[in-house]
Amino acid sequence: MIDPVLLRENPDVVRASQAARGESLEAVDRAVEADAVRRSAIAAFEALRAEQNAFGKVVAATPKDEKAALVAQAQDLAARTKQAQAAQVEAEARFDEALRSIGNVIVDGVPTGGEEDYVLVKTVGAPRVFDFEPLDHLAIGERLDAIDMARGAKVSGARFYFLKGVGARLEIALMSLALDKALANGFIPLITPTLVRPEIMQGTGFLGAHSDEIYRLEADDLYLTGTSEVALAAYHSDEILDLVESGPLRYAGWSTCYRREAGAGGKDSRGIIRVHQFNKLEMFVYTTPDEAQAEHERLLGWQEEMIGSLGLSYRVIDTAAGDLGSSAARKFDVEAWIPTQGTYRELTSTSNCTTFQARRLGVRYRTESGATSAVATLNGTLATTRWIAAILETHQQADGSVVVPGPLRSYLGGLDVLVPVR
RNA sequence: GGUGACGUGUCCGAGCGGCCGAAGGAGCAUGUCUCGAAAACAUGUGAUGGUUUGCGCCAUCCGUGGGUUCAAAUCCCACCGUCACCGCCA
Repeated sequence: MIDPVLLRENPDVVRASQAARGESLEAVDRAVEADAVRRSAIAAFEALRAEQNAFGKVVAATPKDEKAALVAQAQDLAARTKQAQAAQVEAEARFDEALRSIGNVIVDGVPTGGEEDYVLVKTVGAPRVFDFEPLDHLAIGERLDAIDMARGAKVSGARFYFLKGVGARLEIALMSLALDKALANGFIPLITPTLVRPEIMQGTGFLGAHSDEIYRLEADDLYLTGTSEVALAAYHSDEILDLVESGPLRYAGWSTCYRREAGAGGKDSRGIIRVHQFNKLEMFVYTTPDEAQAEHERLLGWQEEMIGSLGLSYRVIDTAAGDLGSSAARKFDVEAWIPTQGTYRELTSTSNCTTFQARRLGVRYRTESGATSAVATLNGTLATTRWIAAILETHQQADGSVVVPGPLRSYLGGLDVLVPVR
């Protein structure tokens, strides 16, 4: 939810943001107007209510035998007040709806346009050149007896899989490496619920454009989360945080993630690139709005360090406004080179949601002057199951073995090469 | 799944349908005292929205949402949650 004060005082800033996203400018005008209607409705109701309150005191002070006449008068006033209140509730609802239809105001510098209009921030490391025909990650994984898609399909259907042996160990190693990285940077580990109530899903903004991506448990009216961001964002909902004295709150969420991949059709049907269930270590930060941009750079930095340390070549892109989720004001993706696809694929994503998400969830902090104000929230991936694909493909050898990147070895009991079993 | 008890401010904890944003404690802040601290004493100490140049004023909020009433923290209903016991259980 955008800041209503910004909308009222600087609607042009909001219009410019909507334009960059390729979204409705008319929504801004509607919201501005709804705000005016809302405020006059509030004033009208409150005037009546004040009158009613004052009258109530008179009634209370009147001797019992004289009350009847006054009560008759009060009934009329009560009816009018009730009507004005209904009008106010209606006006609030309209304004709220209009406000929610507007996406977060983008950060200055975010490229205008859609999915294709990203800006390449940098490219790090050259794609590996092979002197043999590289196998794709699933072929490698099968020879290592590390990935079993067939049995995944037998048990659960398409896009499900078993990670087995070194495959299972590799994922745990990756997650543990990421957790240690997070710990070293002051993050608090949090293993989150993966089933959440509807209002939490709504509040975190995931029931909007992506609602058909989400699994829902009808019998219990709960949703399976596609990322621990949902639980992490809602963790401090309706709380007032101390960020000024204690600094930013950084959480490292460890969870399994579930996605329906409804619109994916036949895309990435092979292997573990796009699956219904995977694990992820997610960074999530609550900080002050003026620190948000610097924190965003830090999150990106930690992601790059992780990917770089695993010997992957990658590039960083600054996502265009039209390709941002409604909550994000800016988003950077780090994409790693996938040799058999001849392209870069997203391994991490980090979003600066400024105060948008926090405003909807009621997460505030105490400013130096003692007032309360919406916090800024940021999130970013630090490891996911998908990384295994990039690692296997990048570090494969002609004989089908895979060299384990240095940082992962201690998490694999010193294992430095994964050897094929067939 | 069943039965029972309960949900009030940062915390504990009172609260007759009207004078209750809410007693009393604790905590916290400031001041007096002190060389300094502790103690003691005094004062202050919620959020949201509207309005105002400003001081301020007004409205709303006692788990959530409805209802009854001129008037609800207080009465009624539903839901959510917590605790206890019983049952069941990977």
